[in-house]
Amino acid sequence: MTEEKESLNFIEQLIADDLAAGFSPEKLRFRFPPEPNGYLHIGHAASICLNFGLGEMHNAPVNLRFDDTNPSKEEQEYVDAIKRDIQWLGFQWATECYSSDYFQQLYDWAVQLIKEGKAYVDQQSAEAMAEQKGTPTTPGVAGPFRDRSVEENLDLFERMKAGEFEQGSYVLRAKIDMASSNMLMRDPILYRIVRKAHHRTGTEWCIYPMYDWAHGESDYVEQISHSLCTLEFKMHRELYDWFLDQIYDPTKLRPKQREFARRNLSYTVMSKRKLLELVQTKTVTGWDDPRMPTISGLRRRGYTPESIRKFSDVSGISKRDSVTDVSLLEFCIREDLNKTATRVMGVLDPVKLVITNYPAGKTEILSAENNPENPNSGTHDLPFSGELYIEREDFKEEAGSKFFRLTLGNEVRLKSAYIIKGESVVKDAAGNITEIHCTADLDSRSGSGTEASTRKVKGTLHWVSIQHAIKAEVREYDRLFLDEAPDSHEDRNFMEFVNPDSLKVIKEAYLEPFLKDANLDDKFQFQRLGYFTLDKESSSESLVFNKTVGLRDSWAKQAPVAAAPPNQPVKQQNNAGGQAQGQRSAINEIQKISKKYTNLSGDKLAAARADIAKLAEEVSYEELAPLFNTAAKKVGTRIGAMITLGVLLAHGQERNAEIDAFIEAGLSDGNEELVAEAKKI
RNA sequence: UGGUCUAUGGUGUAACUGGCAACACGUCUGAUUUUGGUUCAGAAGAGUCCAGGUUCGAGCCCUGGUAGACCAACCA
Repeated sequence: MTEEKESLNFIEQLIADDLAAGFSPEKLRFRFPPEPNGYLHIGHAASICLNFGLGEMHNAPVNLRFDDTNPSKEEQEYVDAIKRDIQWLGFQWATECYSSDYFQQLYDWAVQLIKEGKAYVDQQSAEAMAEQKGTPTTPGVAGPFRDRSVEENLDLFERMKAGEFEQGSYVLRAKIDMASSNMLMRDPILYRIVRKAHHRTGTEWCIYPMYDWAHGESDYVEQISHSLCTLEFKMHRELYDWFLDQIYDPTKLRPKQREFARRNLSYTVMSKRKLLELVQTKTVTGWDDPRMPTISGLRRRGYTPESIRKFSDVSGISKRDSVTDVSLLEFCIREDLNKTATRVMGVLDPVKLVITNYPAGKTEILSAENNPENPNSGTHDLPFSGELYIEREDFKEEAGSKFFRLTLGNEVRLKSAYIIKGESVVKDAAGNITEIHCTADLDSRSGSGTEASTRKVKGTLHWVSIQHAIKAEVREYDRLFLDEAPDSHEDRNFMEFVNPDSLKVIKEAYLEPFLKDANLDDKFQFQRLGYFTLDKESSSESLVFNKTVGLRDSWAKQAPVAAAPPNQPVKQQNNAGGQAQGQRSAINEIQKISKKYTNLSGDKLAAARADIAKLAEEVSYEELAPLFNTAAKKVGTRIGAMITLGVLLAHGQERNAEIDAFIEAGLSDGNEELVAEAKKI
């Protein structure tokens, strides 16, 4: 077999290049560095899988380092949750580290910087310092304390550490370059005073290092070879390197920072701040609410570690901002659960079904397959009787030929049981169906081996026996937000897009008795409905199931009227008419539409032409003229230019040699559309 | 008005030194099916942001644009 070449992502490629250039493989070392100020989410999973995946790939250690340099936001609860989530995902870190372990070393290095005249104590207000910092387009200026003597700086810094000053009164700054084009290099702060107990060091320290000062140096202490972070830290790399330069010992390994794009998921938000807001406003019940994109939320919802790792794997790593559609995540969990979940039956919206020719009071125990995907999974007992519940949605008195379910006069199979035929209905005064009466083909029992048992009928329904069914609460979840990218709107707060119907609780669902003994981590497929798992609030007296995800449903797509979910999210219109992208110039929009012009026909062609003509109103001759030179093979663009030209001429644009030449060329072109447009002029 | 980065089907990623634009999801057919699930077979969908240039040949190299993201917390 030829070896399948797995393409490497750009980080893996970078490491391969380093190795090829002579970097010793045993020096490879990675780290995952969360701040313990919130729960891990699916975006962190990408980083976890990247770092630990690299570790597995190269047999290199991966540290878990808590970036705990800001006691005002961090808590032990989060440390514990983070550890639990990483382990649950199936990864094991080499060493559990804390930035706070390095506070003394960081302090000593800071003193060294002061002695070398590379750091100074500043006592201005934050506003004053911001003022001096300038803006991205204007350079900053030096503050009044920038040239304090080394002795004075040393004294002040020591007193900061000793707790002589109030929070916010003094900071230690690096002396770099107030005119740098990189704002971060304009004398960044190294230390500030925070009067709050730290979850590990208590009140031992009252000065705390800033991220930039702590992070690279911590990587250096741990001898991390490749320090991977998200794109927003790109600008910090220059500072990261500058700090390393100050303390670097050439006999040691020098860490490298590289950046990759954050992973966004559609219909949710992914920043700890926003997730925290959802928790604090009680929009959700907690960090592990099954609607949350947190690892703990997904776990409670029924996602498996395998599915999340698969998702990270299949999503890939790159450097461009993107929003991955949830359908990919859903694919990953369905793929996993299809192979492993035990098949059972449960009725969420029951209607009573009576089998009139089944002996009254009779009960039999049938056998149900645990998982058709796995022949070794065995069977379980399934009680049957003459009075059942079926899904209300599975019956219609009369329906078209595309409806495969129960109707009056039609046959369907009850899964793992008999073939039945609808005979009549009983209704209440309001006309609602209260009972469906039918007859069974008593020879057709599944697995009985009779000829009738293998008869083919069009539909199969799930059901439960009323006298044997157990009751349970079932929670169904819809997406938390109605907008694809709720936090991408400059003028609107993401909370405005919260889906008011994201949770649907069914207080009394009827399940087959087999489910009575379900355990917390068991995964089930309620046949024809979806995948379900026990919620942590469940008890043996009152069972609670969470719906993880529905089955793919091609019927719901065909019959949107009958089966549409309550919240059909409206996908944003893809700037069809060029209106959505207000920023894009008309001529650019015309080019975009024109490009595909030759692929269109009929109505679409006419619509495209109309769009171009409309946009052309806003185009000047100066903008259009360059397009006359468009390569001959790019017919679409030439047609678009021709249409635009027609509009311009109609508005009084005078003809000239350039225009005549373009029309001339158009008339003699091989493309009929182009010729037609040229003729119109 | 600055700096840095990014741009490939609807979505997410590939394409090694310039050589037939590939994979997965999604969508649509058809077959199989005691789950309208699964599985299997197939289809549609890209002129690689735009315009030039170099080259026998450009998604990739060069020039000039455009759009988006990030950067002025005593957050990370």
